[in-house]
Amino acid sequence: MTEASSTLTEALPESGAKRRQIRPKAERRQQLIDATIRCIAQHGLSSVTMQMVTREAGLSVGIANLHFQSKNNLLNETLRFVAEEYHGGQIDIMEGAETPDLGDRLDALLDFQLGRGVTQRQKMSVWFAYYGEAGARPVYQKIVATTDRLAAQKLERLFSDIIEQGGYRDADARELATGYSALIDGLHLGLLVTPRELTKRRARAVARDFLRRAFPKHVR
Amino acid sequence: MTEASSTLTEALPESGAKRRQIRPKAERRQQLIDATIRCIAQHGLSSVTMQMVTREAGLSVGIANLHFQSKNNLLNETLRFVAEEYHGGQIDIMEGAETPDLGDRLDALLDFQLGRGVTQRQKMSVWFAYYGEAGARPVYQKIVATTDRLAAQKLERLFSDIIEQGGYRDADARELATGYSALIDGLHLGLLVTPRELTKRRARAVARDFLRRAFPKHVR
DNA sequence: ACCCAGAATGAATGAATGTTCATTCTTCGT
DNA sequence: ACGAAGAATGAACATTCATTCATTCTGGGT
Repeated sequence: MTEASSTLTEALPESGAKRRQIRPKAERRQQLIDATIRCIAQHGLSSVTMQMVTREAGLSVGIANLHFQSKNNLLNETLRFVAEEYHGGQIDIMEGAETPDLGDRLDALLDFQLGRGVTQRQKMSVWFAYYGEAGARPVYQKIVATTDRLAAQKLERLFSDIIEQGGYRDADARELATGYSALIDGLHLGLLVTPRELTKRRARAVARDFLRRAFPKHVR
Repeated sequence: MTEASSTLTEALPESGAKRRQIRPKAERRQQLIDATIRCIAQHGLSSVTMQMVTREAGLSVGIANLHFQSKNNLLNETLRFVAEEYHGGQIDIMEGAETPDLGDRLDALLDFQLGRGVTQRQKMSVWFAYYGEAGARPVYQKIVATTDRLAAQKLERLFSDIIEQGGYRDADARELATGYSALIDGLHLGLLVTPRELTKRRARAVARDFLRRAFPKHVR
């Protein structure tokens, strides 16, 4: 409970106790970002208010402006956190020193992208909430673009290695990487908007099918 | 200029003239929906205000509430319009009585989904603006789900016909349809958020590549 | 030519929200 | 034990926005 990492499950009623606590800046920042993620997932980006976020975090409104200066800044930092977490996770897997077999690495990547539990759904909500506004807000585009480009390069490199290893004909790494990324994004969207139609299980199968058609020797 | 269909390019300064005009209800509604689309594309869903929309439409604020009762309702109807236009267009092509060759029909579908000019970009913005909020607003899910399901069925049917005609092995129409839809959504997202990285040309190539791998005899 | 149903207007209203800051409280070094 | 640095609080303020409605205006029917 004292760790600074994101738990996304707190906001307990604090059992009546209201004793004011002083904590380091980094911890409060993370606490507020986590609360923001929960609020966006539950109420939608456009409905999020500072009162809502700080109540969710179990803190006062003043503290948010103390650590983030403004609501806009808090939202920007929240997006940055989610983007880095998601892309960072992918990159770790793709570099994957601990997984020498390239097929296994694809599996691990797919697991990361379409696996996980409820938490993942919250992150997805945040992801697309910002995407929805990105067309009108260059700031968001910039925040995502940085990490996004790096992840895209790593994926292209992984595909490139696989193509070479498998001796696949008619396979362009760049094109396939773009397609696979888009497919994953689209599946996330489906899981979010029409969870009834698209189960996580089926989303996995679809993504795996894409990989199987491209790299039949590596994906079963 | 008198047609009721969406132009999305009006909002002229009206050349100084401010004469009040009385027009039928349906026309005003469309005028306001078009203005809403432009506003969402330019400023983002969360920044749209009634003043903004009505100014863009060259009308007064009262008129919006007269025809739509509330801002929420206006936003709902705008989503419904965009959803029906997009899905309707797809469905028309897929039923495609005037295009007997199934390969050509695939081409036409792809052209519709990734073609068009600036207008299309505005629609995309709107599309994802709502998707971003859909996780928190069942209303949006419901509006989209209706037309979405129908389009999905038609696509599955088209793929099914193609599979039969081509005698493709290891091809599941349902799975491929889900994958193709997700891919297109993901490409739209890429075009919207990182237009620098993903050109429309490349998006087309990626989508075509997907179809070519699935239906090599039909797509060149 | 005239009238009136109802379309259109926009100033006024009240509710909601981001931000500020005077004040209170906690902790840590001495 | 004590005091100061600064973390935390939340009532107050200013602004923005959706909604209302008294009033004005338009155009078709008689």
